[in-house]
Amino acid sequence: MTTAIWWARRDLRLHDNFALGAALAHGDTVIPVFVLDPALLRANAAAGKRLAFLFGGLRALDADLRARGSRLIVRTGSPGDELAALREETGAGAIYAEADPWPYARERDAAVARHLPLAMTEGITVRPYDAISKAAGGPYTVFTPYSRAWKSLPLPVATDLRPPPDRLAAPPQLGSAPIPDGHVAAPFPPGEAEALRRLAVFAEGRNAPIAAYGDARNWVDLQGTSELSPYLRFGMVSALRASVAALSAAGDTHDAGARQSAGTWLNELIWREFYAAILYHFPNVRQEAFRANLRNIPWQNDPAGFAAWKAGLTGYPVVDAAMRQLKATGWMHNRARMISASFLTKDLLINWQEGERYFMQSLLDGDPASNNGGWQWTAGTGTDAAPYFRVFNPILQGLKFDPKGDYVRRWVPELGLVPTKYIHSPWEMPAELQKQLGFQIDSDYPAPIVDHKFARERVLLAYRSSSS
DNA sequence: TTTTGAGTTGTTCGA
DNA sequence: GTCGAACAACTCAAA
Repeated sequence: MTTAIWWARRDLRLHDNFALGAALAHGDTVIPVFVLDPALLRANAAAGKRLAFLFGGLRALDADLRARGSRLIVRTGSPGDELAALREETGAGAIYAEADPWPYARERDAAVARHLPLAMTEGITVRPYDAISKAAGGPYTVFTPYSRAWKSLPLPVATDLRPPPDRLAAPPQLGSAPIPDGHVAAPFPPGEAEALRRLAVFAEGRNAPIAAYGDARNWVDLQGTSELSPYLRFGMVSALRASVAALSAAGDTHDAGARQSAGTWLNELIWREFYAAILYHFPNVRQEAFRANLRNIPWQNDPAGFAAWKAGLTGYPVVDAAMRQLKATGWMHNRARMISASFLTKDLLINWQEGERYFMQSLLDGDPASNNGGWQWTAGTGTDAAPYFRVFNPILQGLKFDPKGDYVRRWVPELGLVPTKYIHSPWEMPAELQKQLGFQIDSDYPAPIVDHKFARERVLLAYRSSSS
């Protein structure tokens, strides 16, 4: 009788799990394990919401396994030591895990593999990180040709494992640490069942939201996006299943708009894979701008501005709504991410790396590859970056994508009584009107901490003079 | 090797 | 109010 270990990390699901599948193919019995790595817990101590989401996901996975007569073995310690001990205890002949592009994970896995029979599989992304190369060789650094190559390959076969109970082992003598507690943000209940439910609601059926995604995704006051990012982050739904859902939504309709919408959502999934591949091939993006000629931008040292940005007190309502949504829920609408990131880098001229770090602390879906890619894109320092003169105007963005001010009023309640005409520029309210409403700019809500017109000139000059 | 076309998400200005 | 051009030049990918 052979035994294999399934080492779960950020693939907390039973469907389409390539590591679990490989373990089942190797062993008569498979032992599911998650290792709580104190080094990682320490490094993420400030990211309490995401840790709580992870712990909730572990509890959900454990419950799903128990429903199949098994359970999740949880160990606390360095992964190398804990897996070695578990191998001793079980006589397992192999360990399987899904490969992660993050440099920390790659080093950790390489170290484990030096002493233990660890085999890596794909699965976190649909395409393995080095699977897509230019015709002349080497990784793509521009999204569009990458996405064309991505789409030209056949999809791997989905492997809904739902392993039969007798194949998953749970020897009662195996010790397991308790899963830590944590307060999970209400809008995002963790777990595979919830992830699959959300995917079905978003992408399945005639009038599913995916059919309107192309436009609806831009409005911050609507629920036009899938809100699946935390689930994709921890693999509670597989990227493969999401991609299949997008492709079948596109194929199931003759409505050109609906088809295009589904294609747009698929592109978002491919962006995730693109940035995973970028981090894999260019790990230096963690420390510096991808573009060498934009590594000398004269960023401002502005602790007060940074604090105001984090607190949602910049005086620009849509930026403040975004930052407060993040703080309250651990999630932020995609367009709001662009608006708030543009404000930090372009209006406050604060280094994108500071924003990247704060987002990593705050986001349930915080992922080293996507977060870095998004910030470098906004800052204009990344692969395939926005041209540097593309500076978001926080007033215009508010008017366009939150025209009635619903998003602002929801997250910035002190602006609740401000008329829609002034909701994105409350400092322009006549004194008379302010008095009438019992609202005073600067005391009830800050005046803009920086003038956008001035800031725009400043950042254009800074980029122009520092690029070479 | 050289050439060619293209590149997520915007804003402002002037006609 | 609407519309198109300018914003800047560079790099990438493929023929």
